[in-house]
Amino acid sequence: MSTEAKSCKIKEIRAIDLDRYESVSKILSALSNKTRIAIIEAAMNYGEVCACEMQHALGLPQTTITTHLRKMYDIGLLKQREVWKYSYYSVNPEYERLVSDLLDCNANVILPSDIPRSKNKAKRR
Amino acid sequence: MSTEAKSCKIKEIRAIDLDRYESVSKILSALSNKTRIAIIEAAMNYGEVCACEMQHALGLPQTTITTHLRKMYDIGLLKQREVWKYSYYSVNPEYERLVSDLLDCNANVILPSDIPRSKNKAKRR
DNA sequence: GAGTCATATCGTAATATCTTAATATAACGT
DNA sequence: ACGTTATATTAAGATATTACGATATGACTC
Repeated sequence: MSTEAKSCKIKEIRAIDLDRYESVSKILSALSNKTRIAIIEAAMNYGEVCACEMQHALGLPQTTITTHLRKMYDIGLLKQREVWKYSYYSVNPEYERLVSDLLDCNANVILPSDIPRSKNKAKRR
Repeated sequence: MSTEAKSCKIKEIRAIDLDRYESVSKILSALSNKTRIAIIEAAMNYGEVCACEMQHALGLPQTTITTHLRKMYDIGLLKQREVWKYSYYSVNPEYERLVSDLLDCNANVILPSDIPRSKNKAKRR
């Protein structure tokens, strides 16, 4: 009937190199875990956190906490300061802004998890 | 020798409820994948993207693209507009700001992947 | 009605991540 | 020297995610 909307703008979008997103995806992976978000928020709020503190605050075994801290340290999200037998971790300055932006939107985020979102074109057989 | 730095501020950090971070972690999970970041960036740049366009731009099979689109749609990150046989996806307005903030930091992010970061206190046996 | 196109769902194999016990280490107090 | 404390590493099972072939649908064209 109409001449418009009969085709998508196929190939108008030029080839995208996925490797461009390697680093962001790594950072976001590190941040896509409840426990790690909790740790990183505490690190932001308190300036730095000690591994043993997070153990108490989160009620998780020591190895679990250390593993998460290590993961964030490995990709450079956290930096480490060792004093006596304690290990203090803080958010690496270069990521402070990103992290704080992310945490800010925590309150705003409302997941439409209850809203049924299945308008299947292809019905199951 | 010194009286300072002999203890961490144990238990000063009060108990943290991990469920608080359920929604953010879901959003971040949806964003922690190269392909999905590529799709969402294209959706931001072009206003909306058609599934078949992303297929061409990314050079990935149709099912792969659809699966990723569906995932982002399911958690509410993308909204869908169906015209004829085409399916256009765009970033849900409520997430536009967050997404654009995240994409902004893509350029800035430099992963210290090459820097050796193993200062193991506990050496392997 | 057969063929095509864009899209969606299912099933599954490969891969990655999470959690945690077992274990190790370094530094301290006794 | 032994016990304790804080932390780190390794290993392994459980669980989740990813990529994608096979397949189905709906709407068009011929």
